[in-house]
Amino acid sequence: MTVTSYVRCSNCAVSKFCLPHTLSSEDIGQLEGVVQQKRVLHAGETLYHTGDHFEGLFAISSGSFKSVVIATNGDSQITEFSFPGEILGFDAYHGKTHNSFAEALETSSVCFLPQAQLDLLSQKVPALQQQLYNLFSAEIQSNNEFLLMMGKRSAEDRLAALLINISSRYSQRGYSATHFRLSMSRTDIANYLGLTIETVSRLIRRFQKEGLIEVSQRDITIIDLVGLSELAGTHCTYEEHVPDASSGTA
Amino acid sequence: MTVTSYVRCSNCAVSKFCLPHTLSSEDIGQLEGVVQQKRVLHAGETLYHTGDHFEGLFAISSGSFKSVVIATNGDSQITEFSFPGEILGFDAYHGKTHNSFAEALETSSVCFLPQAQLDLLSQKVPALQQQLYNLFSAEIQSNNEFLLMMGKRSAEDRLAALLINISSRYSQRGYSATHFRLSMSRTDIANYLGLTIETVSRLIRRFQKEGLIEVSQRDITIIDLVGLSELAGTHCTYEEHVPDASSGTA
DNA sequence: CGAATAATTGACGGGGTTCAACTCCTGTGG
DNA sequence: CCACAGGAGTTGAACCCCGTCAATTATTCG
Repeated sequence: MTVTSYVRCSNCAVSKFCLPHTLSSEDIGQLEGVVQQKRVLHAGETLYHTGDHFEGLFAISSGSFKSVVIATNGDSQITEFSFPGEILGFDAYHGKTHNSFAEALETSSVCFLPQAQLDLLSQKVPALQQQLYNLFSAEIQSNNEFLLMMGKRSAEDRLAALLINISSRYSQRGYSATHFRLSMSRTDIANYLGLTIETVSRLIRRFQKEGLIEVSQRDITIIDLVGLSELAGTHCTYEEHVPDASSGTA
Repeated sequence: MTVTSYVRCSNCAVSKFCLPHTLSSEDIGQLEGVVQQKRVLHAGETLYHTGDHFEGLFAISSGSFKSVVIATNGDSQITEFSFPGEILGFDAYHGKTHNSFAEALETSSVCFLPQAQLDLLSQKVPALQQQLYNLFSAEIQSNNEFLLMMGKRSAEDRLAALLINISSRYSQRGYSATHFRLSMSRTDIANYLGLTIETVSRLIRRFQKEGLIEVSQRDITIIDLVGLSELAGTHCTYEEHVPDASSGTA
């Protein structure tokens, strides 16, 4: 676990998805005084465990994570996959104890935002308080949309929606929307979507047969972005232009 | 729609579930200056619609609500049922537009908390800022637990968990934990749990046959609280003592 | 290379949906 | 008071998506 003491939000590639997004450069300067360290985790290492005392939030600067809640009977549910610029730990602000754990899916690095100092600073800087409210709120909103998926959509729809969601998040961060490497296992995908590995495996196969995607292990190439989006039923937000619908399937 | 201009949080029966909970009486005094009006809605009336501009939060002072998100293909998902003391509108803080709608399930009243004034006050009063963070966070946490249910538990478990959840919330508010009247229809319950009406109806019947509950229309009497809790798999939080397990089913 | 884990594929069964008919409430108007 | 309409809820029968169980293949790692 490597520690670097200096953090410069102003230089960070993903600051526009992160806390600094709506802040002035002056405010960012103050925030940089609060962000204490950058930590590197390797695949499988956990950022915090269930039951850990809540000390502050983590901002992902590279890599990806899964957040997992565990039921009293032992079974677990991945509640979200997180990418650079996104914040981990919001669910623990209340209660002061983490009720989920966060695990790195690949080599990843995070910035640590101590709660006490963050609270103090957000008391002084309205824009920061606002941005914290915004991020909290966005988390609730995306959670609601996910609930809709889990409650109403078929296995096929859910997998399509996940692929489109990941694609769009990579795209927003400047990577290809149509070719990427999944950082999570089939098991993780199945757990997240409330399905079994077998079902996920069969669906991936079917998507290939139908010419929607090309798959080699965890490498995904989306062939028919429009077709997949229609299955997903979500209007994804891509940075660049949305491909025209002329080649869309029925 | 009736409007009363004076709101006294200090006298409110549900303040301990609401924003004032952790505030000093002095801070509550300031909060009362922000809470502008009390509105009464009848069953079926909506507090806000999808797409409405976000103006502020609503605190439920009596009655109950459902929050509903709508997919682009038209189908909808109830994301939560809300009771007195709970806050509505958190999901819209980000984006400034409601992406869900809230509908009264029975005659209900709400207090309105204008965002602009709430932001200003929370900037001055640390305890209020903290409490807002807490409520945001609690919302995310309960959302995560609900996701676990939707992803991993059977129809039977989900219905049991809902009944236990409602029972415990009534109990916390000083009502009977074992006898209450559901304010939501079977259709609402089914939608919330990601099931069909028929399944819910059959399960209710089965619970009756098994001696877990007694049902007459929307009147519920829980006969075997322990047995139902075991099905639900959740450790519910009751105000008073938890009934001893000696009469529990296997 | 061999063990262990991850992923695929097939056969089968069941929990829950779908479709359909029926009953029960509730309100309304003659 | 009753008739009637209409929504809400119940019940039954058939189907099917997806989970379960099991065997096989691929991949990673010591």
